[in-house]
Amino acid sequence: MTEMTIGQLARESGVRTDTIRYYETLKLLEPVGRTASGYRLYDDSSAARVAFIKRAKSLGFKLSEIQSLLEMHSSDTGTAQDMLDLTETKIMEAQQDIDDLINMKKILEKLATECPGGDLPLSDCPILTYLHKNHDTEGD
Amino acid sequence: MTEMTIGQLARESGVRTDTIRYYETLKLLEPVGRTASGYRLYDDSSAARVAFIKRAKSLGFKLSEIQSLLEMHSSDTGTAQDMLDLTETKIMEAQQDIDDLINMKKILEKLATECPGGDLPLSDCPILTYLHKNHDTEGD
DNA sequence: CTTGACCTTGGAGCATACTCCAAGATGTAG
DNA sequence: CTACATCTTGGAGTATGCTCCAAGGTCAAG
Repeated sequence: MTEMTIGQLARESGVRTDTIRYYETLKLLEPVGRTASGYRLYDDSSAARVAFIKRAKSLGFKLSEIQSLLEMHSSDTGTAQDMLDLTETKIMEAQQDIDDLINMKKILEKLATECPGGDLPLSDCPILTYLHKNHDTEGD
Repeated sequence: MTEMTIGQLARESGVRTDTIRYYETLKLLEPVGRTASGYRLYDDSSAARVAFIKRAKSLGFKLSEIQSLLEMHSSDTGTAQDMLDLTETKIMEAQQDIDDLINMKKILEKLATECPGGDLPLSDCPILTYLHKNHDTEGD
């Protein structure tokens, strides 16, 4: 059973039919054909393609980037170096995001340890105080 | 000079006038008044409010959450415990995001070390191979 | 032939946080 | 008076990735 309709592909791939059609509008995935009545037809390569997209997404690639990956791959343009460059850019972006989040989390944790909690009024919570502080008013 | 127009507040706060009007639609910030001709008027408390929003945003709070914070603060509903709970939720969310990113980055790094780079064809890059792998086809 | 599951298209809606635009009123400097 | 900057409103557009809907055609079972 190589040929399948969009619903079957969706079930097999763990995505929705809407998502598959959406990917089609982004040129990520084309049906391998159509039935006489116009139903889209897919095959195992389509399922592999959806799996590719899901995996790339889990690595943090955007759909637009995945489109480039797929194009690079199918048209055989680009070298291993190109792929390596893309990957290293992703790594750096991830690191930046991680750093930002860690920073954010540190501040939140510090504030949390300073907050007494309980039934005390909000004014006893340093978090709101922190948010109200004038610490980026220039020339201070 | 306590009173200012939207443009002055924007310059002072480092945001755009559009952003200030947008915050107004979200009930994050109201002008303290209007001129006879309808111009919005703000004062130092407005600037403090924008600063509050910017700081909360930098801690990862969404605008909708900031709206709750501001409401809680102004109506004096809620306790220090409420704020602490919100903060701890944020901390956990941040940690989850960090974990996800670290995971992602690890895989990318592993793939990057295995990619030879250079002028070699894409087929020599394990990254695309990884993306094409069948490792989540069921029953394997 | 009817029912129900599945398919088609095109377009709208959601969540997030803006950003830009048009048309027109207002304010200020010379 | 003439520029020019700034203000007003309402609505559309951007980016991201879907998700849902309506109206209608198709297909298999009984």
